[in-house]
Amino acid sequence: MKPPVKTTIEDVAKLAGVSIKTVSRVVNREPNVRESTQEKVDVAIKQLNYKPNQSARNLASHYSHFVVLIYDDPSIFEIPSSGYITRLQEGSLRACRSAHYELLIHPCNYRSDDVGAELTSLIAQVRPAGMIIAAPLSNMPNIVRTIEATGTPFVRLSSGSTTTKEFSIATNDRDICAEMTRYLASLGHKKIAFIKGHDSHKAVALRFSGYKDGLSQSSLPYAKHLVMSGDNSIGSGEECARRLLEHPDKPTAIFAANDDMAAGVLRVAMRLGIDVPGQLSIAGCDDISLCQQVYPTITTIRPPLAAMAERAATVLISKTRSTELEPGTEIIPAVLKIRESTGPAPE
Amino acid sequence: MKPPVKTTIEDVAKLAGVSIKTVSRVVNREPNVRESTQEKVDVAIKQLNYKPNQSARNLASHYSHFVVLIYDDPSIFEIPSSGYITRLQEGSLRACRSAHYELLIHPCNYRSDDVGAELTSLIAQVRPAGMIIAAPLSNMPNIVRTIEATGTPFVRLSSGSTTTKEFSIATNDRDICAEMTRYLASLGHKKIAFIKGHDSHKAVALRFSGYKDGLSQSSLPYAKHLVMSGDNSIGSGEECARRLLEHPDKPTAIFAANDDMAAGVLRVAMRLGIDVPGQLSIAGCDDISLCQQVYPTITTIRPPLAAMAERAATVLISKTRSTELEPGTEIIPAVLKIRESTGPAPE
DNA sequence: GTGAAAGCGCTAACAC
DNA sequence: GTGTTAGCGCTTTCAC
Repeated sequence: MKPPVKTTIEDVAKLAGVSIKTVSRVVNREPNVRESTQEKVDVAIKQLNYKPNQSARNLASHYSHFVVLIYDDPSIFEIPSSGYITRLQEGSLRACRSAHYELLIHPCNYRSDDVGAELTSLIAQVRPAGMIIAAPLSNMPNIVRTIEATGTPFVRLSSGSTTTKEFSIATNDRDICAEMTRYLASLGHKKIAFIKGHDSHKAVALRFSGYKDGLSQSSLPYAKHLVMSGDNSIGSGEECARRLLEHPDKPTAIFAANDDMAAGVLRVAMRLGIDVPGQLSIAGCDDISLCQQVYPTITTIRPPLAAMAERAATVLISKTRSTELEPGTEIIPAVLKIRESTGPAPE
Repeated sequence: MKPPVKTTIEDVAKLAGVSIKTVSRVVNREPNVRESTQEKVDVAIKQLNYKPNQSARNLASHYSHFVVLIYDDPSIFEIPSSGYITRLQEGSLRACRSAHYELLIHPCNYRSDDVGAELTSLIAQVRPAGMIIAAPLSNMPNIVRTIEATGTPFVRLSSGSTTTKEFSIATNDRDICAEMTRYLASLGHKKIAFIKGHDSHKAVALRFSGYKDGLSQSSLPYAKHLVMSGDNSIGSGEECARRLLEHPDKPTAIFAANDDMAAGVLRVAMRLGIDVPGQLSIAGCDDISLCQQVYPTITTIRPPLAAMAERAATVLISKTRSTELEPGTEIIPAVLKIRESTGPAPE
């Protein structure tokens, strides 16, 4: 591959009749450039269609215009339906685009022994301006520490609020689940069941807490037989639903810790000929695309994934070269998506 | 951001007692290095945990270790359900990972005036080792020409086979649709309807041709009243299904040009109380995740998106620095996914 | 405000 | 086989 003929900073300097350093100043919007000089240079840049070579820039400045988004690898294959990754990318890309940064995606398998080596290597080679760490990676100390040790600015994206020394962005998992529960209660439901998810994900515990918060805020008793444990899959949602609906004191509403399980509940209801939401209300969490594709459409909680990622990228980009990120957690609230699967409790 | 202390090629050279050029040779697996020297260097590299700085490498060699995947921007937002992008990324990442390349994703809006400028700028700044152009961008001459003009190696991914001067990877859209039609015919269906999609996508025409091929290969007549035109949406699928099923000579099988429309058909069938597949068989195309999430699961055609992208990335990576890509189209066949929505024709 | 010189860490071209 | 010497195109430092 031959090096395509490219215009360099020198060409611009020559045309504008200034030194390359001045061009560099203009390109980087540094202070101390007379306005008239600035204009001359800008004209030359436009005329030659000059684009600074990133590699040269990185090499000289020890800092690149790349933001890296890392996330758990298998998720992309196992639950392509969820759109989780897609939404994170959407937000990251939005921020990158407007700041003329590029996004590099790097799924990694945290179960593998050498994630650490892989990440250090990535960082050494690319020298990203910053890294966005998506959940569940963001909750793994070894991963976070590894990145921290390289000195690369990073932002953790996590579903629950977490108290740490780093800057992170979270959503109000617990509160919004309480809100969903209160919403169901407000529809007249007295027996609201909850299907817990797999313990591995931190959000799960928070969601269950939110459910309990919501019950007590609605002055509803917590009943053990109305709580089941699934494993986040549709199948487990079906299983739990079947057991809940067989119980003599069966619920009039089922709130599942994720949408896949909610979809499982819906499937069982359909098969048993139970009218949704007439006889049974169903709510989920995550707002996967399926929610809008099934009939009835599923009421759920939409986490602000794109917004979180966008904010993360924006922060990283703006903080580059300047001060460190202040510790703390920024919360971006999730929203209830009321759809067809929830309605007034049956008489 | 301070430059983290990094080990450079010089450190390695010093430790191994050789010149930096020799280290460079070892790192790049160039020939003409004595095995003993090689080992010495490898040991030093390992010991110092040396990682070559990509920026320096790029700058000196005019070529980077980045592969760029470009695709139509809105697709990521409008149809997150399809998993189209996700699958392309999955394949690209697989190839990149094994070759120690990184993947940069760059959705672009082809409707905007300055896609061209955007792409040239991207290329000038990043100097990708290669670019993978996903459909529908891959079918837009202005985009392809722009990239070609920069001299960047690229591979077009397209759904239909296309005769062009460049190297591209396609799938057998037409043939596989014929196969699906023959499959339906083999189940005893005599009246197989087809719902066409939106004309904008090239694949659409090919799929319709495949349907007609399949009919004639099965010695079935082509009937105009069994063909409807949708716009790729669920809604249009419902609309078309309703009209098809109201017709006095209604079909016993409906084959839709994409899964969204097939899902629409399924919805109408459910509402009308038509048993699927007992009274009506339904088939789609694309294998979006919804196909496995609805009941009954939908028979469809799965395009080998990940495989196509993986192959594209592999080709780009291997061809870097060497010969040009030979013109031609490589076909990776799609596969029929027979699921629950298709069955023997009713008596 | 502006410029000259010295690298950033690597590879290319050529010597030996 | 191996080393030497120039750069790649930019930023940094410091002088003016």
